[in-house]
Amino acid sequence: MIPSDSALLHWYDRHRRDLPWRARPGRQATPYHVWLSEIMLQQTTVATVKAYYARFLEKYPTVDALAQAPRDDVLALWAGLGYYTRARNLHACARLLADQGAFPQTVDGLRALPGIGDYTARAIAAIAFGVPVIPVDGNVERIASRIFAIEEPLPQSRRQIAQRAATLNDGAQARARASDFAQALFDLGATICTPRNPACGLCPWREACAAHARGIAASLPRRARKQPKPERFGACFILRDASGAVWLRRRPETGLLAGMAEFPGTAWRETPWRPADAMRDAPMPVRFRELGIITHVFTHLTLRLTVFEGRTDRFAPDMAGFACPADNLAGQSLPTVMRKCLDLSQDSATLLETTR
DNA sequence: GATCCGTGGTA
DNA sequence: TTACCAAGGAT
Repeated sequence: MIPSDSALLHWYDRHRRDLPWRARPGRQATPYHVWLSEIMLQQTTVATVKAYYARFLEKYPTVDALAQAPRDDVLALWAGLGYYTRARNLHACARLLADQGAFPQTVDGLRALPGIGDYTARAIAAIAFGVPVIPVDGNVERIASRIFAIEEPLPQSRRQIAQRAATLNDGAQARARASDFAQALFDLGATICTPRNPACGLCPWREACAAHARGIAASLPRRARKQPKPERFGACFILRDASGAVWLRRRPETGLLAGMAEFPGTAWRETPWRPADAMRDAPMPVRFRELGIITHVFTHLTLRLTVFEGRTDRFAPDMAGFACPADNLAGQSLPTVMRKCLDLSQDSATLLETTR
């Protein structure tokens, strides 16, 4: 049995999620809203994105407003959301779009823009412009792997899944309502065809689902075993002057946490640091107090940072980095791992809560 | 194709 | 607690 496009659309008309970046039923979404939300939603949950989306839209209501903003302001507003290359590409893309005057309306045109890959190009084309394509994200991969009972594990099965998924919108209804159809797939994946405990009893495609027929829906898609994350150790120093200002430095423009702010500290290595050794990398030779150890899990490594705190009357003139006034920490592009360090220091934690 | 790139929620 | 995973992209 072939999954019915009209059955899915009928379900969508009754159960669609109301999301800030979506148009009202029957209306066309604003391309800027679609683009901004799609970039934020890359590997990021709807619940997390909502607050950031609202802040961005308030500060940058249009593509032009975003294009004219300083890059560091955009990075600071993005801080905490992760995958910071997205913010840099978002800004670069806004400047291109401001020059071009409008969004490309084809998959290929969108695909050529920074930060927009195969998935996002299709998502914007379908949602904002009604192009009859299927954006294949994690939801669609899951749905397709179940509908067609594809048992080969990801990521090897990715190509096969994409090919089968592309047949889902063969119907006339799906092509006429390409925007709704794409979002219907997202909503189906988010609320019915979920990774764990799928609600097959409520699914509009239940009768067409090969995995459900075999009783293996919940076990799909299968995934190859993941490698264990390596562990890294480091130390960092929260140094304040008499005014309460904190010393920060900028990370390199490439690699992990590219271009973000951080507390000065040691390199991250495979073995723990003895405090006496770590202290040689302190920004100034003042007395530091150990606050504790924070653990932060990145995509591909687990980092354990020993956090030290110290005071000085005034910062030395030859230190690399910059002083951040005590009341401006929230305005910095501090990634979450550094905010965790800050949270060990009571004064700063209170300060952050009032501004963020 | 494999690896690198964040973070928060959940079972 | 560990492990998974969420509207992926760039190299």
